[in-house]
Amino acid sequence: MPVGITLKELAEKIGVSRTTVSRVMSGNANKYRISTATVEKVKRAAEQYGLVPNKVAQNLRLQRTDTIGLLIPDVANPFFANLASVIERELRDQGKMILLCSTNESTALETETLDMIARRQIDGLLVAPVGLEGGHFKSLEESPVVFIDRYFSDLTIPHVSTNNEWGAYLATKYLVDKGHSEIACIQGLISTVSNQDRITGIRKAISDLLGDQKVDVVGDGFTIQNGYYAMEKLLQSKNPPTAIFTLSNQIAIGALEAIRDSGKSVPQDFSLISFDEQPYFKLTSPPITAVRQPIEQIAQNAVRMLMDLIQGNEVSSLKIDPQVIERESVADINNQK
Amino acid sequence: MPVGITLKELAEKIGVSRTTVSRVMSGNANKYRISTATVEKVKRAAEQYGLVPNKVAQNLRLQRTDTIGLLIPDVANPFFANLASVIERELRDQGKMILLCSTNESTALETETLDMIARRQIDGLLVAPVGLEGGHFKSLEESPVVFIDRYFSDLTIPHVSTNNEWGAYLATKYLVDKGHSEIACIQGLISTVSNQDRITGIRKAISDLLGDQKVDVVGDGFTIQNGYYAMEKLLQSKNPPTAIFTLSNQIAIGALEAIRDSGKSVPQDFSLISFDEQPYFKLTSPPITAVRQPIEQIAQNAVRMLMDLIQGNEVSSLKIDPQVIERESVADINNQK
DNA sequence: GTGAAAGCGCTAACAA
DNA sequence: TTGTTAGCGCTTTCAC
Repeated sequence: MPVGITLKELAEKIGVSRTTVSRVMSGNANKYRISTATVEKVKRAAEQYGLVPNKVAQNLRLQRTDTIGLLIPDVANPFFANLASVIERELRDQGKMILLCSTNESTALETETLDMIARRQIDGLLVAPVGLEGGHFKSLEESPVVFIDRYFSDLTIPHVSTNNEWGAYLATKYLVDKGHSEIACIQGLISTVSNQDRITGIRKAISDLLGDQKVDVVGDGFTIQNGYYAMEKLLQSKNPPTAIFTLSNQIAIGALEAIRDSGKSVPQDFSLISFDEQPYFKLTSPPITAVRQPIEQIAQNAVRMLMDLIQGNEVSSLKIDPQVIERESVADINNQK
Repeated sequence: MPVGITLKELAEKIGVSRTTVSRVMSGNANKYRISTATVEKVKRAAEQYGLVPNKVAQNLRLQRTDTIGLLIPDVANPFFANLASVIERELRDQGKMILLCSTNESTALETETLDMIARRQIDGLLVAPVGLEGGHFKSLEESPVVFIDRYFSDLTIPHVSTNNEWGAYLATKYLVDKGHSEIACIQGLISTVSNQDRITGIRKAISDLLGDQKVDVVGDGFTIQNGYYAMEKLLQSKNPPTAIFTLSNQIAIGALEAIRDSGKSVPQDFSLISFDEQPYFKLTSPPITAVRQPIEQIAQNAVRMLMDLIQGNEVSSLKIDPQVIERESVADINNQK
């Protein structure tokens, strides 16, 4: 990239010290009572010669990079893409930039990335971690780090996420209220806290509302493929469920596709409810009833908390209640029995 | 973030010079014929004390940051999210990290961001620019910059994008082949090269295939909202079209929603074809016929080209032909006339 | 084989 | 009101 003139060079050109130029450029002219004439001279010259203060040098000197690391499992997943989008906007407002890393749901990659990113002296870290075991974050407990969407309860690092357990409870209750008792769940990545919390919520709801009924939990992955294959298996089972609960928007797509490919339909043959609502759920056939996650709030709070941590303040974790958006993918079978 | 021990400190601890530690840590032990014993000693100490070489200092010294800027209009748009996802993966393979910036389709923000990012001494830039006028990129013509998806033909900066004109031509031809001649187009952001190229393709196809027939082009924005409002207007027009061509996946969602809300349906009342295919197009009601953009190829080529530029090689621009994915949203009205 | 010293471009304590 | 100087942590030339 074009390396402009340096502070020092500019200072020499106009016959002042680099200190002065530095002070003017960093907006501290007033603080040091630089004369208006000098300020003007510097500014004009900076403009004329296209002075672009070197941030790398600043970073080294100030021990601060105004850069935040963002580690997410998969940028292409609409949920994380939306999260990243809001986070980017909020951080920009704070004058911070994002160093983006995708961990591809791999702890190995995550660990490696953590290392690469630490070398870069970022000011803070926002991460949706992989796995159930967060030992590799242990050394970051004293640093400005906020977990988003997922977390590790044995670490003191704060998190902000959807109240996954409650969301899953609500969705399950919704199904039960509509008369369903044979419920299958196509889960996301098993070794993920958000997934586990959702499963817990489902089990709790079933236990509260239907007694010792069992839930069939299948699949392993927040992907379209997993949704498809898991649903295919469900279709072949001897006692097929009347309702399917998919634990992400991607899984829902896959499951719906599998149902359709098998010649069955929703909600006639299967009812479907999904975690993680997306705009196009309105337009599928049928429109899908889903649990909407408070993405905007998660992102805003995460950034706020991170900024607080950077400033040395205490923050506490946050779980935000999601909402069931009712559409047409769940049949009411109360009166058919 | 945790600042580990520095090279210098470690060197003192084990009684060698920082030079030696530096040489070992950067894998140049062989090159400088450091003795095996010393190498071992350094490595062990580095491990023991958790030495994490400070990349900011390296950057300053080496005048290289191993960081690539990625400027896109909207991370939440699935098209750009997918692009970003592949780009991230490819760049990681090259040992580069991404500084992510969203320009929100604003030239002002873009210009500002360009400045912020230049300060940071990035090694190269990948950008999907906004607008029709690229004056603010003029100064980057000699730098490693590659435009993706969009470009400015009066600049020498290379680009890689879908062959938008051809894609639009194909889609229009598809409609005409199915008997449509009253075609309306809901466009994306008007002041965008990709949009313009698509419009050109449509006009060319119409002119080639239907003579001086006119196309109704409405809307302005690659958003769901624009799709909805533009479609609402189309629904109220005196001579409604028989087919709608939406220029992005987001617009398609909005348009489909508007049609549905009006009580009409696709493809009975309107045929629909869209640019920018997405997985869920398979599951909408009806499944949407669309032009699939070669996202993977765009991303891979963009990264390859950028790496070439960084190494000082010449590269040339690339337009990749897209493909029409046929589904069920376009009615064949040839025999109804 | 190893080390001393200079310097990347900036800021800030101290001096004037 | 401005300048001198030291130093952030690293790499590399040159010397031994």
